[in-house]
Amino acid sequence: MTDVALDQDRAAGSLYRKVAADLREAITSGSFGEAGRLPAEGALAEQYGVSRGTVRQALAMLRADGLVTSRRGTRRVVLGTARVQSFSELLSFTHWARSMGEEPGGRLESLVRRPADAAEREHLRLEPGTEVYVTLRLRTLSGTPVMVERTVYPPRVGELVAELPADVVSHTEPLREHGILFTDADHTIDVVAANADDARLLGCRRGSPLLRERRRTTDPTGTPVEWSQDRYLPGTVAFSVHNSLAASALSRHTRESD
Amino acid sequence: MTDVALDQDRAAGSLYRKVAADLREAITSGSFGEAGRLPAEGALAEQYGVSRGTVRQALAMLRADGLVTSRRGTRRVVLGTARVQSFSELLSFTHWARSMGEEPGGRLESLVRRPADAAEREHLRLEPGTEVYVTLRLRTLSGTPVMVERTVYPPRVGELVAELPADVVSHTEPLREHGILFTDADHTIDVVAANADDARLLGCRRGSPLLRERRRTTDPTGTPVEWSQDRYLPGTVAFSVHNSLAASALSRHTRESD
DNA sequence: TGAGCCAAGTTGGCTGGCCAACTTGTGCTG
DNA sequence: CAGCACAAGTTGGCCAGCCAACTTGGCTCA
Repeated sequence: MTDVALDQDRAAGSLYRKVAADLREAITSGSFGEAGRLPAEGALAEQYGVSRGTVRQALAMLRADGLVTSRRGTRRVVLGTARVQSFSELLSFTHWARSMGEEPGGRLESLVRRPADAAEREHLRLEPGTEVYVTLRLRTLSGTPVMVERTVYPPRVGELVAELPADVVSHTEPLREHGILFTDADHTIDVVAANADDARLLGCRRGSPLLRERRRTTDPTGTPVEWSQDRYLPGTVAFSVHNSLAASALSRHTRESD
Repeated sequence: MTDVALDQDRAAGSLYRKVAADLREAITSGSFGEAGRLPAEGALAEQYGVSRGTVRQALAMLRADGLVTSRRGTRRVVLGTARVQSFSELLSFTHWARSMGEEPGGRLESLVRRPADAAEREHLRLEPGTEVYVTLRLRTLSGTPVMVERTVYPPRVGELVAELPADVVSHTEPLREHGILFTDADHTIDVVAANADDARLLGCRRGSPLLRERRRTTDPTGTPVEWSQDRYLPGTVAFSVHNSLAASALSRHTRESD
C-alpha cells in the first residue's frame, strides 16, 4: 500500500500494473472490507506517487475483472473479494491446475502430421495444402482423467511440439521459450456427446455428455498458433466469466453460426 | 469515417464510444480488409478531430473485444470481422434472440414468494429472514422450447416482477423503466442432468444433459438484483468468450469452489 | 418535521504533451 | 549477396490540468 510496495517486482514493467496488482491484493485480502469503499482516485495517486491517470488505468483493470464498481459521483465499491484467475491460468491446463494446488498430468495418445482440411485452414488461416500437426492428449488432475484435448498446430508451431517428449506435462511453457507467444484466445463452450475415443480415454459411456471448449489462440501479431478442442468430464470443471456494461468480453450464439 | 459520421447518435454520449462504434462498423464491414491494418492512432485522431488519448480509449474497447491486435511498434491489425454482441444481448434472452432475428417467447410457470435460503441470501447479500421472489419460466425461440430459467429476485426487484403480466416476454426491459439497471454479471457455465421439471418443460428425458448458466447480476452500486439459473437444451446455444493478455475477463474453476 | 436547495467531493471524459520501447524498411558495408 | 546499422514510424506509458456529470450529506426554510 505504500511506495515501498511498488519496489517489489510484483508485476511486470509498467507502473499501472504494479498499482493494480497492489490494489488487487489489498482488496482480496479484505483491507477495504467486503462491500467497502476504495480511497478516491486522487488519494491513491498521491499515495502511490503517480498521476491520477495512472491510477485510473489500474482501476480499469480491476473494473474489468469485476472486483470493484465505478460510478460517477461516488467512491468505488468493492464488489467481491473472490480471487480472479489470470489469463495464463485459462490458457494453460497445466498452469491452471497448479494454481489450484492440483497435480496436472498429460499423456500423448497420438501425434500425426497431415494436410489441413478446410475447417482447419479456415481457423488457422493456412494456404491450401499446408500440413498441420494434430495431437490427441488425455489430461489428468492428480491422476484421474478429466479431459481429452485435440489440438491442431500450424507447421511453425507443430514442428516444435513434435520435438517434445511424449510425457511432457506442459506444451505452452516450452513453446514460450521458443518464442511462440499466446496472447489472445477465442473460446466457445457447449455440450457434446462422447465418441468412442472419448469414452475409452475418460472412462465414461459412449454418448454421455461432455463439456466442450473450442479455442483458437493467436500470438501478438494476430497469427493463429493453435486450434484446440477440449472435452471435459461433467463435474470436473466449470467456466466462469465476468462482464459488464463498461467492458464486455462475452457473447452467446447459436450452434449454426459456428 | 469522417467527422460527419460522428454527428449521428450511433453511440451514447462520450466521444470515444462514438469513435469506437464507427471503427467497429468500419472493421466489420471490411473497410480495412480481413487481416488489414488500421490507420495510426495519430491519423485517426486527426480524422475524427479528437485527441490521441480519446482514440486510444476507443481502440482499447475494440482490443478487449478481440477485433484488433495492438503491439508496440506496429500498426494495429484486424483480427476478425466477426460481429461482437453487446452486453445487453448476453444479459437479456429477449434482446439476444431479437438480435438474431428469432422470435423470443416466455411462459411463466410459477412465481412464489418465500424466505430466502442460505445460498440465496449469500448470492443476493440479504439479511436473514428477507423474502425473495422466485420465478420459473420456459423460454422459447420461434415457438420451440430451448431453456428453463429459474430466477431469484430480492424484494425491491421482485415486487416489480410480480406486477408484470404472466405472458410478458422481457423482464429486463420493464425493470429498466422502473430504474432497475443491470450493469455487471458473473456467469458460471457447466453441465447438469435434467430433473423432472426440466424434462417436462423442455420435452427431453430426465437425466439428459443440459448446458447450465448460473448468473448473478448487479446494478451500478454493486447491489445484486437477480440470481438466475438457466438450463439450455444442448445444440441450441453455445457461449463464446474472448480474452487476451491485455484484458481478460474469464476464468475456469472446479465444481467445488462454487 | 419534512422537503428541497446547495456545496463539497468524486468519477467520467478529454486535451496536449513528452519520452521510451519496439518494428520495419532502407541503405550501406564487408 | 548477406548481414548489419540506422532512421522513421508507431504504440505503450505517464503526466498535469481542466471541466462536466453525478452523488451525498448537511443546511435552510416553510
